Amino acid sequence: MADTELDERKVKILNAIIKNYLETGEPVGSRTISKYTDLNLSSATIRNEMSDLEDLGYIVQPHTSAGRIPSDKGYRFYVNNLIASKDKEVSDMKEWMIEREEKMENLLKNVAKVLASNTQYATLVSAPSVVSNKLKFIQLSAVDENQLLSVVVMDGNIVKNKIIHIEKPLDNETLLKLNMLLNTNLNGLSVDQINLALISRLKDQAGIHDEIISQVLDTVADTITEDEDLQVYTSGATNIFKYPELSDSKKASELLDTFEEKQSLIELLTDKNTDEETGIQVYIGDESPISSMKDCSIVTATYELGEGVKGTIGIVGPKRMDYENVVDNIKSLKGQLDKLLRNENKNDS
Amino acid sequence: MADTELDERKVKILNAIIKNYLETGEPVGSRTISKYTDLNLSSATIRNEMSDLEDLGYIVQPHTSAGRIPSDKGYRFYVNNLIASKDKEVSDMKEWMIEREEKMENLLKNVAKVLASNTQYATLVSAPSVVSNKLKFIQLSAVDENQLLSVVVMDGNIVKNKIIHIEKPLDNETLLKLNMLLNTNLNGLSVDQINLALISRLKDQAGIHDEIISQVLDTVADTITEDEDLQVYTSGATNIFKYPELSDSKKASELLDTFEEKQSLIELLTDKNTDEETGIQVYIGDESPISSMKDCSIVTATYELGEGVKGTIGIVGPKRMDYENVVDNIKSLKGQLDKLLRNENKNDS
DNA sequence: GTTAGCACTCATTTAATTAGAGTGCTAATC
DNA sequence: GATTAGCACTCTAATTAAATGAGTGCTAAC
Repeated sequence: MADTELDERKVKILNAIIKNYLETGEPVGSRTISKYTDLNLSSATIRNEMSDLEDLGYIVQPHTSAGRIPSDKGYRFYVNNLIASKDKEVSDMKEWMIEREEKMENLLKNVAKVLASNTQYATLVSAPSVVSNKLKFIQLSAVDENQLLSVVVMDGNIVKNKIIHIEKPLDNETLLKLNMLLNTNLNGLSVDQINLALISRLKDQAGIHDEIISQVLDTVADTITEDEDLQVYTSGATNIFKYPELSDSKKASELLDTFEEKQSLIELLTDKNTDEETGIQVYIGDESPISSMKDCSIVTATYELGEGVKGTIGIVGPKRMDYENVVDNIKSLKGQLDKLLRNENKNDS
Repeated sequence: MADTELDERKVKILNAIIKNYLETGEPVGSRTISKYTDLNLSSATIRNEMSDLEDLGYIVQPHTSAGRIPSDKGYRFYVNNLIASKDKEVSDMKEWMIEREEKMENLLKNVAKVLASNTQYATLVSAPSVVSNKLKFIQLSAVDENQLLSVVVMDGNIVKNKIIHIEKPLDNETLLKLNMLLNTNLNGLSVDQINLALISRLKDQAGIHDEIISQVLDTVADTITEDEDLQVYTSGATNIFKYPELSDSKKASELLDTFEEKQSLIELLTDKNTDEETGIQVYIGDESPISSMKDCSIVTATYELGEGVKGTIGIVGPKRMDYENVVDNIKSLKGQLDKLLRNENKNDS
């Protein structure tokens, strides 16, 4: 519908205004556009068109007799065009300095860091959520008389430990039996396949050691909750000071709090109306699900580790961010990450 | 020496100036002091004394004909007095809402949070360093054909995992033998007791599987480096915006960067000229080992988990922080933490 | 040694002025 | 009918000037 609303000339002018504003951060006036574009129109004509664009809600005046700046609707129009056009041409992927790291944690921290330093915005990366992940291996071992160590390995080599306190020492044989029981019954199952029926069957078979089974399953449960809730890595939060419109102390403080309290960033990552085709989602201003980011734009992309296990990378910056560069960067990073993680996974299993 | 430098009246005036400045954050003038103290001196007399104090370097004027503010030397004098006097009276411990948490990580995060919200400054808490910790238990298990999982448990129930890739599957017997070898030789040793001689003896005995031994020892090494280098939890970094003298965007940005890059905070925690008696260390302004904190004061305390395993809690705020309250808070928190962790440790072993 | 008194300094606040960018509208032009 | 030149008008931001006031340093008197 936006197509019928704007004729070609208006589109050109609108794009010119936005591009110019992205560069300068200053309201842009009619005279600037008159020179900036190849339309060869006088400033007066541009003024008329701008007046129309304002009526249509694509641009606004910060105050009477200032230039115009894009409204959220204007940005939205620009971004939609941008993503559409980028779909056609195969954007030449930037090569990233991502090296396979020992631990995924370090890898992801590094991704956040590199992205932040490349874009000069704040970034966040969420660890792949393991909701539909499968159990690969369980091991119970006696650390000492009163303590068992339960180790759970999930697909993708996510390892979780838990120390279990016990009243009486377990003899080796029982331990072996419990290990057997756990592994034969649980290995290969995804977390949501472990239902009450299965649990009670296990406990039955464990006899007096049913309490231990409970605790092991707690460890498994931990793997979900903890990973899903908390694993968000951020970097470059202080980049927001580079953009005056975000760096007044009240706004900045709220924003930085959000980054510190990573918990709340989850909102961004669970939102599932991501563009199916590109896997990229752009929130502009009020579109953001997080209120402290009402003056920001956010670009996120979902990467896949396979089997429905997904994580997200995102950047947060001012509304006048360099969408083109950011989308490019994030798209290519997503690609690299997809590839890297799948390989890693393949090597591992 | 400071004792002979200042007579009693000067001390009273200096303390009055500092106290007043801590409260208001404004330069304090002679007239204020004349009323504020019970010395019954006219402002003119105070002026003379202040002039002396300035000559001696305890206070400075931000500009001609403004009131005085404490210099670093002035703060230092004040703080020294404060800590000395506090040593005598048993400060009544505040009760904290610290609950035993499943994981030490969560506990420490929580400590940082509570302290930040109590003091309204930025806080950091380092996990206990395990340098002199002992190995308690090692377990190698086969996850699948090409992967071993090595689990290392240290004293204090710090658990580390590592996935080890192997070329050929190991049979059960070999695995058992390796486990035996590792546990009999290493259990009970502290990390610095594992020297080259021991390592090569182990490798000898492992025969063709010496590579696996190496990797297990890597895991052990990880436990040190990673824990020592990285485990710092912070909270309330944005509190610095509450203090105008820190919140101009350049300073704030540097400071927040330091908090984000937790790595660099280590400096604060390894510095070992902590007051032996109280375990509390105060850095004022330039005394700070971290350059981005030249305009801050820092109060740290070391807590002990026993056996020389130490961690640190600290707060970072403006130079005109409420030292009294902070020292009190941190002292009591340190106490609680000491107690809590020792109990926990006792329960566990 | 203490104090009253006064001249002087300098940051902060307020007000007034100016300069400049940009618009909207009208009338002329293509 | 679309485009443009021209001009009056508006509003911000920058500049300047003046007023305010807190606080000092010094001197002379107590």
